[in-house]
Amino acid sequence: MTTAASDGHQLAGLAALLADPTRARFCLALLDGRAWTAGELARVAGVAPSTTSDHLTRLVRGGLLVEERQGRHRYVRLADPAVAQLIEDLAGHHPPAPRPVRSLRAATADAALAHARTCYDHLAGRLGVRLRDALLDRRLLTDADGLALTRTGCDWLADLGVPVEELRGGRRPLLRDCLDWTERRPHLAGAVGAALCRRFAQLGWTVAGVGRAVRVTPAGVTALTGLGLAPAELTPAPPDPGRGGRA
Amino acid sequence: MTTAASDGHQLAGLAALLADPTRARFCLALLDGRAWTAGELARVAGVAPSTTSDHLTRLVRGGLLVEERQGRHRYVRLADPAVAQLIEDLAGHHPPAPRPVRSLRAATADAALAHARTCYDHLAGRLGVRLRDALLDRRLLTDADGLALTRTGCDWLADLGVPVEELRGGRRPLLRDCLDWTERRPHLAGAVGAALCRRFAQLGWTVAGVGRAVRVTPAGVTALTGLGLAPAELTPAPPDPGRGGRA
DNA sequence: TTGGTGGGTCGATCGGCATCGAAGTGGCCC
DNA sequence: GGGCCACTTCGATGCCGATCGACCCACCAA
Repeated sequence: MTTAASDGHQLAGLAALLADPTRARFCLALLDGRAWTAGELARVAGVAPSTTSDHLTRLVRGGLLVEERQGRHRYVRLADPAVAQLIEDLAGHHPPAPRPVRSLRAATADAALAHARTCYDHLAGRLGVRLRDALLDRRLLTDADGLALTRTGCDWLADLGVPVEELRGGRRPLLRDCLDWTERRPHLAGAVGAALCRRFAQLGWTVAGVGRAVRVTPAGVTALTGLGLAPAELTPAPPDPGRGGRA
Repeated sequence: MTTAASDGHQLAGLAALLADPTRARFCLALLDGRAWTAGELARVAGVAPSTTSDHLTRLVRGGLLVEERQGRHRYVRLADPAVAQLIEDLAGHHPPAPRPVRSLRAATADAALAHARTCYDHLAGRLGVRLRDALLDRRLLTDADGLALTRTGCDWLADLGVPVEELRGGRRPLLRDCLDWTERRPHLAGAVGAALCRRFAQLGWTVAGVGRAVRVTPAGVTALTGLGLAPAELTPAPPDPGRGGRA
């Protein structure tokens, strides 16, 4: 009756890998695109090293992670952008529950992340969303018949030093919308999104902050203001002083 | 240390819904886009009605399914196209294991599904993949800077009786690639993919076969051959006579 | 060689959950 | 109204997996 293709074991097996809170935390941490050691992941997830080892073995066997041994360290990272997209999609599917404010420290960190961060290998947060808006406003992008680069958009990328031609033809889509957790609106992913993120860092427009957070440098403010982003969108908002205040 | 956004419970909770083989089978069955009764799902999954009831309640509470009660029947369907895409992506992520041939009956059914079927609300299988290829060959579509309709593509759709303008501006992307399980290459999804599937059926070019299978009518053969598809691609291949034969 | 550190393996424990049958509820039809 | 049917609720059962501590192994630096 049931065909192999509709047998749910494959799907269930893959989903089961992400169905554990600890493994899910690992994957979300790895969404920053870097390789983490087993010990680092154990600490962020708050579990014993032995537990971590078991989870990582599973995730690697399941193809979600790839590992690289260096001396006594075990580095793991997401297997490829497709896996990152899968996790983004799953994580973005449900609205984040209204989060209780815990401390000034945490609130400051949250504000920095909400402002600008990396999402696997591209820019996210308010910065990422506004960047996409600006590119559309300037007609460097169009989403009339699906997201696409315009002629002037290609020229702009070339001027910036992004080799657009090399990005074409890969298995990865050139442009992709990725739903932003904090903004609830799309930011720019895909090969171009990743290339822009790299290039901004190379040009010294952005620098890495704490964790996945990203800060815009003075040079970046100048450049991005020229693109049409408001200066106020380029610095983190002060931390929310608390819930009970005025609505 | 960890922020609310990086707490894995949301992600894990969603994944857990799909991490059970029975629930996964339900979701794969529901990928045909129709509403199924609880009893039908119980039969395809091979579990007791009481078990089914529990699973469905969970899936509805989790937002993956929506239900509609009609008399003594409980109809469920996928909540929206975003859920369908999520399940497609998860299911398509892993290569289907080489499947053992079970019987002539099953092999025939498999061949029919491999030939042409619906995938949620658009065409899949060899037919779906070749259709996308043909549209690209004819320059009705382009994927130079992301998948997009060309001017002639818009005209062709209008001639066909597909109201392209009404499809724009929805929350659903106009065009989207969806990895085909059997062909391992993309077929056409998104609003246009769904509209084409509906329109083909309205025009009498396709009719529903067993389950999710789709058959191309003589009128459909004429029309699609005109688009550049080979006649041999429009009929199911004979069932694979077995494994051990010549490679 | 010796100690320290990062990591893996093993066994035990424990909670959660998928499953079923039996009994109950409510709609539908004759 | 009587009977059937689709579905739900409720325990009981059994299994799988997440976790930890204890121990072991590999690597690195004095």
